[in-house]
Amino acid sequence: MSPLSTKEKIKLAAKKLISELGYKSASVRKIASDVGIRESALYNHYTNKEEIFLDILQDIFASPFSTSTQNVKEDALKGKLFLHRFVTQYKLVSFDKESEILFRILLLEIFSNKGLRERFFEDFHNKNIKVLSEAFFIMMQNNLIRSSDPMTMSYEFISTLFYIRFQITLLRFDSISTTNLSTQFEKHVDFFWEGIKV
Amino acid sequence: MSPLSTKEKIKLAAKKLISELGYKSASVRKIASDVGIRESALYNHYTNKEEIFLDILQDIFASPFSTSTQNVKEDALKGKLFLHRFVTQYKLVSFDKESEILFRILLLEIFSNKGLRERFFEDFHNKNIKVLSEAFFIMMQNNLIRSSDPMTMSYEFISTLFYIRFQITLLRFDSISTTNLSTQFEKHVDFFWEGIKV
DNA sequence: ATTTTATATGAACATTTGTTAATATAAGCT
DNA sequence: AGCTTATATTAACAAATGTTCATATAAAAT
Repeated sequence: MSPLSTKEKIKLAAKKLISELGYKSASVRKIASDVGIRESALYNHYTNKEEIFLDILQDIFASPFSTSTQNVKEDALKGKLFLHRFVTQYKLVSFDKESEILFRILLLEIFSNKGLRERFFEDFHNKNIKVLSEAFFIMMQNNLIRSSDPMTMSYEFISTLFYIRFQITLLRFDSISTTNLSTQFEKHVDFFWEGIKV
Repeated sequence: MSPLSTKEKIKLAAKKLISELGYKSASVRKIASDVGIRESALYNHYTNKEEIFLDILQDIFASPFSTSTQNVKEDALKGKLFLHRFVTQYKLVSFDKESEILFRILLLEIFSNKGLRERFFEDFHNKNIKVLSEAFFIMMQNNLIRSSDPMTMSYEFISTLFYIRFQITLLRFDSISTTNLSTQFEKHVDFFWEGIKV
């Protein structure tokens, strides 16, 4: 691992501070101090505070899901296994330290930033709904699951994932154990599958 | 309706501003200005800014669910109707203007306030899980639904409600129509019931 | 009517904030 | 070597913040 450039250090420190205090309270001085430089030196790397935030925003939506959305058509035929894989991917992201910080920033700033709201619906919701709907549709065609509206089914499926992730994010912020919630992911797949399998 | 006292006006203005800007950005001056007084006058009613916030916090957890948690033992026997009633109550709160504002404050400040986090788990999660678990348990005993872990079932049930409410809160912040999400509540009951009914 | 009490104002305060300017220092290039 | 460029520091700024104090004003109590 190559040593971080000052700009990268700034971004890293800003991420951490914003995820703990929010954008407004994560002052330029605190960020610079964490990096080990003065506030003024920071302006050699970013033109202003907002630009640091915009840089961080890009990371939030740098999808770690890209690989899992490939062969839906084939994988969907595997029924429950498909759901299991999808959830495993979701779980992995939920427990990833970096993703956790970015998710917290998303939650913290979602009401202060319209673009954030729009991208939440697009990247966190619609994208998942699309993949899942396609999979559920195929499962229905192949009589693996009961017939129902694929969109509704997808909505039901991801809502629980979001809720678990939300709770994980809260608990980890207080360093509270999340082992219960970890198993909740598997319970979700089991319970859900029992309810839709034919 | 009796005219509001200055203290009540301050609380009201603070609620609105905090729910839109967050605690940090909702300055004492903005609050006072909205009320129509100077900042200094505000301190005749509250000793400091935090006290206003603490006053508002109490409203967040002034449960509007208290009535619905009464005759669970009887109502649970009605099966799907029980769930429908539960969701109707939840839906009512989700679309209530005052509750919407308070819920937004909860989401905005949940990472800045440990007490808020704890009470979220207690009032928004555990309390619901408890009522639902009891109901599902009774439904299982009476063979209305398939046998499963009542806690898991409850978790699955409320997670979707939370997700819908979260999305409603986001959309209404931008004055975007929520009719789709309104029907999502009913779809949830229908879909869920199909998956658990025996 | 006079005194007391509650609530308003205006001005000021000490901090904290984002940002900039002048200047020093160290690294890279010719 | 000297010159250029990148990046650091110190100092200062204007604006915004929470809060306080002396004082005015209007309502309530005697």
